[in-house]
Amino acid sequence: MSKLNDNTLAYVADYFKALAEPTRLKVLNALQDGEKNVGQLTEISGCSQANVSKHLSMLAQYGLVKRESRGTSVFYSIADPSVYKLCELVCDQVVNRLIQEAEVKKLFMVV
Amino acid sequence: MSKLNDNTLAYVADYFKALAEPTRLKVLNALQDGEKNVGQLTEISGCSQANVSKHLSMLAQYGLVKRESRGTSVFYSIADPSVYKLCELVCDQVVNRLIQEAEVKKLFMVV
DNA sequence: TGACTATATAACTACATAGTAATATAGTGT
DNA sequence: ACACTATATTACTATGTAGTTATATAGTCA
Repeated sequence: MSKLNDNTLAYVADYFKALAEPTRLKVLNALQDGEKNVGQLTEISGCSQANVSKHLSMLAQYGLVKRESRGTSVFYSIADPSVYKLCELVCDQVVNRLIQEAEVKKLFMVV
Repeated sequence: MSKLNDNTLAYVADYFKALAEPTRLKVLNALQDGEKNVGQLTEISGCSQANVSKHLSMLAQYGLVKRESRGTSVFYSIADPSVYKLCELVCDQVVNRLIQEAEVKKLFMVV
């Protein structure tokens, strides 16, 4: 990482930016067990179709999902499953932190 | 990851958001070989002191760095080194993608 | 062709934040 | 107390984007 120039750094930041939104994480999560079309993802995410479509095009632009249209549907799938490793790592961090904070809170709430 | 509720999902997204900015990545990178104070990080990042200070407080808020003031200086250090695993994973993805794109470009540019 | 369905896009509002310049705060040494 | 240094904060501008509504585009079938 220390050898990264500013340009590559910007790419990496963009990749993280693609993951920095709850709805997009939900979509990626939904794709974990295989491709889904926009309609399905709209239902799962609970957002409007237009909104999901925008999120999907952003995910595709940053290279996180692949797009394939078949018939009147467009199917999206994970471009590289290693993205889930990222999410797991972050989940661990976040969960650990939430536990820690809960413990700190407990300390101050004793009686 | 599939068991995450919306609240935790938001935390994870926030964690990624902390990483979704080139200057903050640069700062984290600079902290890889140990703690540094704000002045040092200002110089390394090439940003204004105010700007670096804001980025640092964001990183601290999301739990990526620890803050310790000694004398008139404030030293920041990495809260959990596993953040570098994340960066490596993303770097790999990004580099692979750039290589792929370069190859595609080559295909179209053959004489 | 025309009706129907699925997806994408455009125009818009609201909000978050990166960056700047100026100022406030806090610790140190005189 | 005062000057000095390091860091944080405030007020501001500019930009990006999440979400909405309405509309456009494209494929399918009668």
